Amino acid sequence: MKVLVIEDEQQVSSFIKQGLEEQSFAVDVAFDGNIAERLALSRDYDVIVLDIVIPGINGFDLCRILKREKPSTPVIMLTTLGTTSDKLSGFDAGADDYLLKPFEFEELVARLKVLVRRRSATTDYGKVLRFEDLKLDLEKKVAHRYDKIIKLSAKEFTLLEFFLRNPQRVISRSELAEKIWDIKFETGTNVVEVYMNMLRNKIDRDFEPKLLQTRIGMGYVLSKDI
Amino acid sequence: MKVLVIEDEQQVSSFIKQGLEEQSFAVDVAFDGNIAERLALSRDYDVIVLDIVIPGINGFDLCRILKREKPSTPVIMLTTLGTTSDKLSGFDAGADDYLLKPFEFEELVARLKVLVRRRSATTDYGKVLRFEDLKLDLEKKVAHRYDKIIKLSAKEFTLLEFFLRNPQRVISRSELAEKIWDIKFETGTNVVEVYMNMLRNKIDRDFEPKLLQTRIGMGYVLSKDI
DNA sequence: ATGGGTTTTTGCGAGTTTTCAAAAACCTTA
DNA sequence: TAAGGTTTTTGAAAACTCGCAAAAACCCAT
Repeated sequence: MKVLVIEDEQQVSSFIKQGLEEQSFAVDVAFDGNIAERLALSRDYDVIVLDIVIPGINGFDLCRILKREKPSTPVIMLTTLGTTSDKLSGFDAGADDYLLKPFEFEELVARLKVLVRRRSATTDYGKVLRFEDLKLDLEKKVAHRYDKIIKLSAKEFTLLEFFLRNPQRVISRSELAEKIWDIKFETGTNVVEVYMNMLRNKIDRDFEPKLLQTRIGMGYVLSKDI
Repeated sequence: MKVLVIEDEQQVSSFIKQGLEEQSFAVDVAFDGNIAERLALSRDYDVIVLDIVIPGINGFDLCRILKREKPSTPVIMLTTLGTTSDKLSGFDAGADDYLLKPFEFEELVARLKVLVRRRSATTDYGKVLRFEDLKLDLEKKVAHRYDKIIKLSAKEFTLLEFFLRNPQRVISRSELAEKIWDIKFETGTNVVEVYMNMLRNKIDRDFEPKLLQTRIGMGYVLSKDI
């Protein structure tokens, strides 16, 4: 869960950052409006926490910009001003929620979660297969490992999907040849080996633990170790 | 815009009802939990205002029920209790916002509007589908990108609409052929490619980022990158 | 019927993916 | 540790997929 905190008061921002990280949010902090704008537009945050009073640009204006460029990223406004009219202009600028300083940290977290929950309810994640930290998104047709996006070719995808649907089971070359390549009888081919190699390069090469194991004389398994 | 107000204090409920009606909301009021439940489940409200302390059933429990039955109808909680932990249990029960009594009427209206706006941004309430800076006006039958108006032919329109209703999902040629052209079995045609090409010329050619991606061997996706 | 726009077909070049085949690396057992 | 069998890696050829332009067919309003 990625959060961008836009706040110039060191004390407040580090308080928030630390607290959110303990809740295992990934937090970026921006101290002024221009940096914030660049960050917000170049990356995809799940939610943005925005103080109204920041250097560089007015918080309301920044909010408007963010909402124009990324309407689906929720913004929660933060401020010391507290009259209703201030809240209203925050909402007018497109903010999704509003929090008055000083606030209780738990309330911030609760409101963040509501905003994120709301969004992910609509995005409605398609089917995803998992094994350890490896994920395969069947709709987007991409794999993830440690949040790194891994593109796969069609055959690689089919092969990996098969393994993810048969975790911990040793699968023989001939079964793979049959199920993935539709090779019904023994030809002299080594496609399976070649593709296992390509898959490993994408999925295991740069990561630990290795997930695709060889069982000599038997086949391959999707498994952590031995 | 239909609002259900669940509140047993006559004074408060009629204050809200009158105020909201002046803002041209259509307001129903329920004085106890059971009536509220029946009303809420039998009609479609745009937003529900729910007092925690009501006769008949606990407000938190009612909130949970409402959220289970109609998860997309936003609920805003109202209460005199004001500690953070109360707010948290409200959010846990699935509330989308929280307001402490006594509140300023303008703030209630502002928060209601935000909740409704948020929903209509996600539900295909209005007649506009969006993805990034691409918009498709279902009534005027035109697309926009960076405020440039793009005219589409009927087939192009249908095709783009399908993508906008399935963002981030890789869609195979055969699915497109079936859903858009009603081609049920494999003919040797390449209409899909040709139309993707035409769509791209209108929608992606002169803009960044490109939104229509090819996944060789799999299909096409409406997506920013990768 | 004519003409403008839309939809579909045709066909080929460009770029990727997939396969093949041979060499290198690796295991296992004697 | 040497030999034989397995597995991995590599590079290049073959097969395939996709993009694109242009032409043909179609549709509809005039």
